[in-house]
Order: sequence, then structure tokens, then C-alpha cells
Amino acid sequence: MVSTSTGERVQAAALALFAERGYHGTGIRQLADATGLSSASLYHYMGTKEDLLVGLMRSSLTRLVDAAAAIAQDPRATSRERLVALVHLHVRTHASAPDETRVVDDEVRALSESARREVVGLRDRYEQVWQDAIESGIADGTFQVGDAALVRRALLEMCSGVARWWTPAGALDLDALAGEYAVLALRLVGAPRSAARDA
Amino acid sequence: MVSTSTGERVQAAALALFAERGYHGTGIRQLADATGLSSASLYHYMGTKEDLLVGLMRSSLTRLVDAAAAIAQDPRATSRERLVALVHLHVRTHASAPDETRVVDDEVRALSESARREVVGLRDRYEQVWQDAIESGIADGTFQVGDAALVRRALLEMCSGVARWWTPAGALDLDALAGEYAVLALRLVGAPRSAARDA
Amino acid sequence: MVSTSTGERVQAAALALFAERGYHGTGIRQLADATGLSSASLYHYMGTKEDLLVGLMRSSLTRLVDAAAAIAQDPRATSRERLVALVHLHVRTHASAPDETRVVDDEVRALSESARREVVGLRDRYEQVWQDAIESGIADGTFQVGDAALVRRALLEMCSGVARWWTPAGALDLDALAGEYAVLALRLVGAPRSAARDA
Amino acid sequence: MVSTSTGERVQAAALALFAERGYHGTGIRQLADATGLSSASLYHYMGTKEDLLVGLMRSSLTRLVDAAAAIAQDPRATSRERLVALVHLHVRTHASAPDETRVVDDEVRALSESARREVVGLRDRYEQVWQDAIESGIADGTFQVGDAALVRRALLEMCSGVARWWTPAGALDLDALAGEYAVLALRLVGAPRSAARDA
DNA sequence: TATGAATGAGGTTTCATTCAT
DNA sequence: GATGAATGAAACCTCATTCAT
Repeated sequence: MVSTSTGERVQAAALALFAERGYHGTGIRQLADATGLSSASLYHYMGTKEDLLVGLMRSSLTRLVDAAAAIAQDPRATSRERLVALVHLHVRTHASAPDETRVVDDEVRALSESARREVVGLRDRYEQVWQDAIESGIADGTFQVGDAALVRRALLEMCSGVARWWTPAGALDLDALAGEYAVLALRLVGAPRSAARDA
Repeated sequence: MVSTSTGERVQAAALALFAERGYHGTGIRQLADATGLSSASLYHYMGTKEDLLVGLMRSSLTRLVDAAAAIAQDPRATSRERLVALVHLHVRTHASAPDETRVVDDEVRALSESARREVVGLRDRYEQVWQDAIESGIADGTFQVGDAALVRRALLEMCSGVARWWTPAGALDLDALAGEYAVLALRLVGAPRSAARDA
Repeated sequence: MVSTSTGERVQAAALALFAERGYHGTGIRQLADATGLSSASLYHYMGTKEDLLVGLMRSSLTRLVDAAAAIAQDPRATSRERLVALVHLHVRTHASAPDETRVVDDEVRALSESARREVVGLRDRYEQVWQDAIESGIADGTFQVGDAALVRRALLEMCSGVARWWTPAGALDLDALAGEYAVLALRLVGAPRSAARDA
Repeated sequence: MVSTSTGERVQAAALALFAERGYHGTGIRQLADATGLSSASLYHYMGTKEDLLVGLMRSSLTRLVDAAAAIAQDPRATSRERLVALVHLHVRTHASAPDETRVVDDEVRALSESARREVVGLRDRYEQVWQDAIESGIADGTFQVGDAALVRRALLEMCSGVARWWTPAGALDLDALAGEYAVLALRLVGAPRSAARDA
């Protein structure tokens, strides 16, 4: 049986509120109400409000970066398989944790200089994994892509979008969603032929 | 000779600030500083802060909706041409006015209920044009698409992304950018063959 | 007819409160109450609370430094006359504006680094005038003093003390007070003979 | 071997902090950090924050009052010797324990009514010893002083000042410092001739 | 048009203190 | 002894907004 610690409840409430109303749109008092703590008690669990934000971003991005790195390091995978795996990871993560996504993507500007550097660094590492995956697919002739950076951006934006609309209550379950996006991704990189098999 | 009225300067400053720091992250005093007015004077040109936001969103979305409607109503265009025209419109608009995009896309949550309804209504009308364009391409056999709504979302997210990275100082000019994205869009809808011609 | 501006009333209230309860012991709300303003309105007239403190210190010290410099630059004065003039200045200033004195002397530690540098700089300039006056009295044989710096400190501390106890309601008026301290000062520097004449 | 109890370490830390940043400028958490205890644990050793302050003041003033009383009660001392002994006591105490001095002198205003009465009572007893010493010197013709209370204040302020600048690292050691001030004190009371002998 | 003056409400954070463990 | 958890009150300051001039 997993019980949630108060610290975790604070993080969960912050995530939900930051996602719904934005970091600057969320007040400490609202956060306190949502957690059932006094605003003073909140400071037992978070440092500053910004520390809380940074913590959420760091853990979210670190998880994503680690998972992507694991995919990148699998030596047996083909370029196609690697891209599909990345799409699956990204889509499933973003669809099932849309709040994290919104916060990580939208609130970087709210960070102070030093925190921003850290978070952007993590994001850059993640994007580099995609960039490498695309370039190696180009190199081995699997992908037909002119501008790899442009396609990387298009791919990531496209996949991130699921956080804005997918819900478990809809017609598509997570697997189907990831499958659909894998098809689209392979089309985008010009390797559409056996898409059905990969998905 | 085009002179900018004070009201326009207020809007321009608001756009830049809202885009950079977010609506809730932007104070009236910062806006006053940026405009060279006192915060009290600001209220001669805007109603409330929210009115200012709604005004920016309305004008931005209205322009986009009208342009999209014009494309949709051209009877001579093929499905392929229609999609390409929409992509060009969307990409050029988002790339050349990234601030408007950020504000329109990110700050809907900051609106009060009634304003949100209006803005979401405009956004829905715009998306419906894309939806129609995709469905008619499916209907006439040009596009190979399973889930039209899903592809519409993927397409729009992908194209909107240019606002986050394109700059006129980079290697691609606006025309080239729009061309590249048209190619990607046609790939996404499964109508890639003569992509080069369309771009 | 001299009317007091709101800004001046804020400064006066701050001076009284800071002197009575200390800078850290004085809250913004108390300051607001004392001024008859809301705490928000206060910020129209002061910058931060620290700005207010620095302003008080600066104006107080600047006045003192200027007056001391004027005394120091009088070429016709003897060493004895110069010292007596400095004592008169210091004692009258401290006795008649004891609040300023307390704040300037006690709250330097409350200042942030950069403000402290400025204020300490002013204080150092003032003390240098005294140091010069003592040394020139030693040089021309008027004063019998071993350690000039030590005597300067003893003199200044002694004279500053009037701010802690003198009141216009007491037996001594300002002139008599200044006279008494001039006598003591001349004794301290070992030039007591004609003290009565100088006072 | 002298080991310091936790309670003593708390007092020592409080003294240093109160002296450096003032009573109101020192937080319980800073005190906890300085002691290596949690803020909750602190409350095992002090009562309230004010109790801590009162305790410091009481012990400091009691020691001083007792020492001064001992000097006053020596029947063999001359007026001159008695004054010199008081100066030595005061100067040595203030120079070697400047933190105590600052706190005792500056933070009386931070005390609540009843505590203030007690502390001020102690201070008054101490000053009375000086007052008596001066008056008896006047009575027996040793001192040439007009206003005994005024001179008492001048003397005490002058001597207290050493707490603000003397350091063991400087050119003067404690004995020399006390000697110098004894000379100055005798000059102040108009009994300067054999100053060298007394110091 | 333009702005100084003004404010109630609320921002984030810290305060000194208590108490169950 | 010692401390994590907790808090009501208050800290300084900024918020969006109004209004008389």
C-alpha cells in the first residue's frame, strides 16, 4: 500500500494548479487551500515557490531524458525502431501526464536565470537524442529528410500536442494513440512504407 | 507615412510583454514603463488589463479566421492546394508574429468565462476550416488519413511550433519555411508525391 | 507659511519611529498608521523601507559634513576656535535632532552593502574633519594629546551622548549645553586654560 | 577544564547575533543555525526570545553593578583613585565585551514594560555609583566640575565608546587603553595634574 | 489627454512559538 | 533532550484599478 507523503501532495497540487492557471496565476494561498495546509506550513515542504517549480521541472525532465537515453543506447534497434520508440515514449508521457507537460513547456520563462539554465540544459539534452536519432536515420538511408533540425522540431511539437487534447475517456487508448503518432512520425521523416508494422 | 497611435503602441507593448512574461507575469506598471505612459494614463487606451488581452486575441484570431475562410471559399482550388495554402497562411502568420501566437495559445486560461467563450469560439471556427479541408481531401481520395481530427491536431501543433524557434536572422526565409512545412504537411496527410511542386 | 508635504511627513514619521523602536522594530503598517496613509500609499513616497532609511541618513549626514567642512575651511580660526566650533555644531545638532542621531548612529548595520558603503563614506569624511582639527592643534602646540585618533573618538562619543538625554525642557538651554561641552572638549585635548572665553 | 553547556552556547550565539544585527534583526532560525540546534530545541534553553535578551542584559549589568559597588565601597581610596578604578572597570569591560555593551545599550527599547523597568533600574544603580564618585570628588575639592550630572554623562558616553572601535589586534592593549582613558577622565573632571601617576 | 495620489486586496515569505513524538 | 510538523500573525511589497485635477 502506497501512502502519499505531505511533500508529495504539495507537489501534486502544485502541478495541477500550475498547469491549470499558470505559475504566476497560482497563488501560495490557493496552493495552501488545495493541500489543506496553512500557507506557512507549505514552506516546510517546498523552499520558495520557484524551488517548487524547478523541482517539478527537474524531475519531469530527468525522467524523460533518462528514458530517451536508454532508447538511444540500445544497439540492436534500427533507425526506424528507435524513432518509433521515442515517439511512443514522448506521446505516452505527454498524454498521460499533460500537467507536467504544460508546466515544463510553458513556464520556463518564469524561472530565474540560473534555474532556467539548468532546465534548458536538460531540455537540450532530450532534444539532442531526437536530433541524433533523426540524423542516424538519414545517414543510413532510412529517412528522407532535408533539414534535420526543422524536422526534429516539427516532430516534437506535433507529438507534444497530445497533452492538449487527449483524454483517457476518449475513443483512443494510450497504445492506439502512440501507434497513430508513430505512423505520422514515420511519414514525416519520409519512411512511411511499413509504418503499420512498426506501430 | 504610417504613424502609430498611442493606442496601437499600448497594444504592441502589451503583446511583447505578455508573450515574454505571460499575462499574469506582466504588471500594469511594466506596461506603463514600456509605453512611456503613467499607469493611470494607460487606462485611457485600454479598458481593464483583461480587455487588452481579449482585444489582442480577438484581432489576431479574427484576421486568421478571415484569411482561412477566404482560402476555404476558393472554388477553384484542389484539396492539395487548399491544404498547402492553409499551411502557408498558418506558418507565415506564426513565424512572423510569434508574440501573437504565444499569447493567443497560452493565455486562454487567463480569460474570464465569457471572454473565453468568445475566443474559443473563434479558435474553433479556425480549426473547423482545417478539419473541412482535411475531410474533403479524404473524400476526394487525395489524402490517406485514418483519423481526421487527430491529423488536424497534429498538423496544427506542428505548424504552430515555428513561432517558438523561427527567426528572420536564420538560414531559412519565410517562403522557404512555409515551403518546408507544406512538404511535411502533405507527407502527414499521406499525399506526398508531388510535394516539391507545391512548395 | 510653510506647509509640510506628504513626503516630508512620511520622513518625519519614519525618523520618529526608527529612533524609538529601531528600523527592524518598526513595521510598515505602523509607519502607515503614523502617517495616516494606507501601507500601499506609503510606497508612493518612499521607495523601499531601506530607501527611506538611506534617505534619512544621507540628508542628515550630508548636512553635518557640509557644516563641518565650512568650519574646517575658515582660514582665520585658531585651532582652539575651530575645535570649539566643531563641538558647538555637533552638540547642537545632536541635542536638537536626537532622532536623527540615533538612527544615523544605530542603524548602519541595517543597511545593505552598497548603501552602507555610501553612509560610512560620509561618516568617515565627517570624522576626518575632526581628526584634522585635532592634529593641527597638536602641530601648532595648542593641544596636548598623545593619541589623536583615540581622542577624536573619545570626543565624538562624548558629544554625541547629548542626544540620549538633553531635552529643551531641562535646566540647560542649547547654548549653555554647547558651552559646557566646549569646556569639556578643551579639557580633553589639554587646552583648558582660557576655556571660558571660547565657550 | 571548562566545557561549555548548551545553554551557554545559546547565550553566546544570541549575544553575537543581537550585537551584530540587533534584537529585531535577528531571527530565531538564525539563532538556531548559529547554535546547531533546531529552532524547536532552542526553546528548551531559552524561554521566549525576550527572556533570552533580558537574561543577557541582567547578567551583564549585574556583573558591572557589583564590580562598581565593590569599588565604591573601598574606604581607603581617594576620589581620584575611585574614579580611575571606575574608568578602568568600565573601559576594560566595554572593550573586551563589546557585544554585551551594544546589546545592553541599544536594545533596552526592545524590552517590554516590566523587563525594561528592571534593566533600567540596574543601569540607574550603576550610574548612581559614578554620580556619587564624581560628587564626592567635588566635595573634597579634588574635581573642578560645574554640573556633576552632565559630566557623569559625558564621562560614561566617552568611555563606552571603546566598544565601538577597540580591538585586541590594534596597537593598544587593554591596559594601555584603560590608562589613556583614565587620563582623559581626570582631565574632564578637572584633576589632570598627576594623571600619569594614576594611569 | 495625462497623471499624481490613493487604496483594498493580495502577492511571497518569515515571524516567534507550540506540541506530539 | 531533541525535532519535524504545524500555524496565526505579520513581515515587506506589488497588484489592478479609480479619481480628482
